[in-house]
Amino acid sequence: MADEALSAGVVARRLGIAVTTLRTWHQRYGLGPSEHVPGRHRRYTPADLIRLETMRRLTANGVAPAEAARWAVQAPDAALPGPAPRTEGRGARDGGGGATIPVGRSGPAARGLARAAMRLDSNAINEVIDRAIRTGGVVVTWDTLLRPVLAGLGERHAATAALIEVEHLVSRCVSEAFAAVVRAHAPNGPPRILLSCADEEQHSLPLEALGAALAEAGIAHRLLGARVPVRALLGAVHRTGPAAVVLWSQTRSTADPTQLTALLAGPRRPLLVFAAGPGWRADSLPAGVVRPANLAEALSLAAAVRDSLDQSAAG
Amino acid sequence: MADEALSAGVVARRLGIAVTTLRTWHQRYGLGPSEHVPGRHRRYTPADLIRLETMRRLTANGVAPAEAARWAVQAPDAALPGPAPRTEGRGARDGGGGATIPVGRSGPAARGLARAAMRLDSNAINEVIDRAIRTGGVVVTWDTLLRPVLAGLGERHAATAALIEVEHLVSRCVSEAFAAVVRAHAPNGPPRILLSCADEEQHSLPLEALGAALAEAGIAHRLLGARVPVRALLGAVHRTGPAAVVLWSQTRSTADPTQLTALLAGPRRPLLVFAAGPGWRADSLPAGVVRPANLAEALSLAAAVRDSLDQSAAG
DNA sequence: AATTCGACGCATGAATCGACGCAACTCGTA
DNA sequence: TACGAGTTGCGTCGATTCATGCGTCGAATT
Repeated sequence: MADEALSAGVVARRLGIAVTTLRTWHQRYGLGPSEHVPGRHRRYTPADLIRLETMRRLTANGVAPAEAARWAVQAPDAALPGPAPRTEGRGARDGGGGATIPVGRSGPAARGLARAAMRLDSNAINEVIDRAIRTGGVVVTWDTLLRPVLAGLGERHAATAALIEVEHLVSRCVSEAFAAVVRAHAPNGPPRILLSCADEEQHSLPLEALGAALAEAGIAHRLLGARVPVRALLGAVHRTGPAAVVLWSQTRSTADPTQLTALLAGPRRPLLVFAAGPGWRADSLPAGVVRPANLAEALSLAAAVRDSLDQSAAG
Repeated sequence: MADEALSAGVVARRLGIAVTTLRTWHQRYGLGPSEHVPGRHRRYTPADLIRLETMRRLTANGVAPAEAARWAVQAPDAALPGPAPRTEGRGARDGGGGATIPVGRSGPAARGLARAAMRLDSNAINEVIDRAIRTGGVVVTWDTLLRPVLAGLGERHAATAALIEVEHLVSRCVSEAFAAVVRAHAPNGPPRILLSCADEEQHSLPLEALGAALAEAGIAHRLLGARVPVRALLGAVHRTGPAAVVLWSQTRSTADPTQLTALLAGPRRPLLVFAAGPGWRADSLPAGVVRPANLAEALSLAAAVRDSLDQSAAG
């Protein structure tokens, strides 16, 4: 019983791919059981499994399947290539197939992330995200990796009414990755920036990205969750007295300018109010509200707030 | 002491299978009398009988014989999908009830956590939670610290329609803490346990607690998020073929037994299906569903699943 | 004398095989 | 911007291979 003879189905399930894909990999790339008589069932040895795991890991990191297979065949235990798989000018075609997530030309990492997500492989997802954040930082990772994948996922999900579980899993992984960033970077000083979703707004990931970026920049913040009613927001502002408030609205339906007005009119009025997110309409914003265009801009604006506070606090 | 040595024929008749099948099970799966000299007659002890009964029950429920045998050999007395799930001692717990559970006498840590939550001080919240998990483990922390606080918070929030932001913040912190636990403990082996919320169910924190506890015990798992439609759940099961599925339902309205039935009837039927959470009603569960009473029980059951199936080579 | 043993073989249903094709994605080119 | 070419994962179909429960047979056990 020590000689495990794993069947195709078992292996496929373990890798999170379809049985047919296993067969395809075998006949297209030669990536199959070391001993296999045509017509007979395939029996995967542990060594074969390792090879397949390598294949999985490489594709999860954005390597084109054909290349990954070539690699896996001759160097089963190979680690990942260089620090950042910068693919530029390479002619290696890499398309997607089957039920995938469209990521466009967002780089190999996005493709790998999409692939790992389709397999519900949270470990691979975490690995990709962590690596990206470690090498490129939060802002770049958000703009070039996470947002494209999440957008593609949402689009596909809206169209197909499927992949909901994939979307949730990825969201959770992203959220966790950002949380890890916040935890890793020690928060110095009291949080003077409050991040909050608009009322009824349930997408909090962009705010979490901003939070992680702030933490990365050494700026402490406070992040309320999704669906924050106006009353709760005002209460939080009143009790914590933040210098700046960022209010996120993903869709137009949650972008009620009244919330912003209430913020500006309430007691302990924050120095600065940001209306972030694509939901807000520029022409309907009350005066005194800043509308950052993207994550980087929001980050720099927030940093400016922090700096100005430091100066004023010097007295 | 009444160590009845049952003969093969008697055992076969009692189990309702052929004598030859008994012999086959012995030589094919090693599922036979603990002591047996080749050529001599087999004598089955009560312990052996229990093992065989397990085997029969599992196969009767559609589990593949080879896997069932593996389970029966090393986890003979584990709780199993029985025809009449009469395991129920009345609601000794249930977090979604109506009992008044303010933080009350849940220990000083709970009080401190509640205070930090009121201040929206995520750093302090994290600190308290992390310390608790580090000293007492996930299960204890959940039962004695987090659940009381969350329950009290939810109750007050339901009554006052306020403190929503506090609840969200605490939830996020708890979620992050669990995620950190999962990340810290390296996942060994492929995840064979799938955790998922029932359709429409939006409380995923208890499942995350289970996931963290599993990770703490070195058991890999896969956690889908909240609000998983039945179709998505079935798709995930089909694609990943988990050994066990835990379906969480917090309130009665989300506890549709149809979901469980679909799980058991679908292709790639999981070996074990758990109906977890206070939403489920014991008398409405389909046969073959296990209903763990609390986090600790769910953990031990899941651990049993892992043990019975884990003999794979480490990657 | 009644069972049981070990070995062999058979019938059947599940799993897999090989081949084919589809759909979706990316990229180069017009 | 649109369109064709190349990739790739996976669903489907008829045939085949495997796994599994059990019957049969001569010899041994109880």
